[in-house]
Amino acid sequence: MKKSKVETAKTRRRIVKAAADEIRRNGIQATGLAEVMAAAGLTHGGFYRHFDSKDQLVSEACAAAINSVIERTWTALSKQAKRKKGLETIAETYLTADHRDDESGGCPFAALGSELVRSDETTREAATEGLLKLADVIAGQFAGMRPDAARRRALVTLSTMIGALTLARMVTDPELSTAILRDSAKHLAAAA
Amino acid sequence: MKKSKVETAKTRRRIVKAAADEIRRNGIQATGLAEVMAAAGLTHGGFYRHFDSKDQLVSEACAAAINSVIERTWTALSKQAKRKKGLETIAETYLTADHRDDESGGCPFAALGSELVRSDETTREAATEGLLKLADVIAGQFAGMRPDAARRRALVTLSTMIGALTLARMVTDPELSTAILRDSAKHLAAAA
DNA sequence: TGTACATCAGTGAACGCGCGTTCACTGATGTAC
DNA sequence: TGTACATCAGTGAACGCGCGTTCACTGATGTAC
Repeated sequence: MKKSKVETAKTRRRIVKAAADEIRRNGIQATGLAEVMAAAGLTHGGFYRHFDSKDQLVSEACAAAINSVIERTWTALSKQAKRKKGLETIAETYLTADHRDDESGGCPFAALGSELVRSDETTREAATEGLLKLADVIAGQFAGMRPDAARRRALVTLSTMIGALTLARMVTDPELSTAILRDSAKHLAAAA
Repeated sequence: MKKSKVETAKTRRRIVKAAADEIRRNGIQATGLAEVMAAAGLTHGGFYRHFDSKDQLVSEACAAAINSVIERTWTALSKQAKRKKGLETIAETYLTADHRDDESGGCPFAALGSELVRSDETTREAATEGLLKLADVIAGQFAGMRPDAARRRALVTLSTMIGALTLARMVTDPELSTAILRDSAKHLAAAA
């Protein structure tokens, strides 16, 4: 059953992708390795041919999820209407019902926030690095600000977006949920 | 070993308080009932004399934790310097290193955010109710705004505070962590 | 280029372990008379 | 008020179950000659 190196690398990426989806859907602790492997079309026994531990997989999955959020942010910016400001586009893309209801594909900081706080050092480092990369993308939209001021402002903006998306998902009242998204997006757009 | 009604009620409250502390420290899933009962000075076998399930305890512990955050907010407001605005006091009290480093006593929305999203209906309802109560306290500080506008604004403010505290705890770089707290507090105070 | 052998990705069963929950038991409290 | 009995808070052992991890095995691939 040995596979070629290319095939093995593909399988590994498939596992990381499946893990990124499953942990965003169910949370880190509630996601089992057997579940991830099944989602990747494998049985759980082969897991340790690719990773040393669940923690290692989680840190890679987390990094992958952040990268895909960053890519999606770039895509949204590249498609934006001429009149719009970048920050408006970002906030309105992030704070949508679609993003809120995307259980497996959205922002991992919102999906996993309080679990990441208690994750191991490697995962938290991956999260920190990813957060700064995402902050830099947003900082680039604060034209005319000094770079360090723009980054600080971007981190505050990210706090609002991540907090709002988390609360919008937590709340049981659908109207309250959409209100949190809408009002936060408006607030961020107005401040731009 | 039967206890008096008063004693039983005291014990029950002690378990809820212990649970509120433990789940904020370790997260909901990672907190075991045996651990909670031990923290309350009991053995785990007696748990089901007081609660139907872990879920029931979690929802009560969550509600209790939110109430204590609301009380602490009132206390901070009552002690504030005359010159300060209420929102400034709230933001600066919430976004401190002390609150960030308080593993068992702080805001449950920040400590449990992404786990609350996946909690059962009863817990999410308790969280929703608590969020609105907390929002009303903050809304009261937006003097001269129409009540519904103040509440909307309060929810955006809460999003920023909860998001910032979560990120400050997640990040591995201590300077970045304090920067997130400081800049978010400044931003909220300036907007007041 | 062909062949013999080592490698190792993937399978499926098994392992400990900790968890939520249950249960028989104890003995102090509440209640009926 | 006193007494006999039912109640039930709390204990400690046990239960199933699912999890992360390990392992013997298979057989296709890579490599040495």
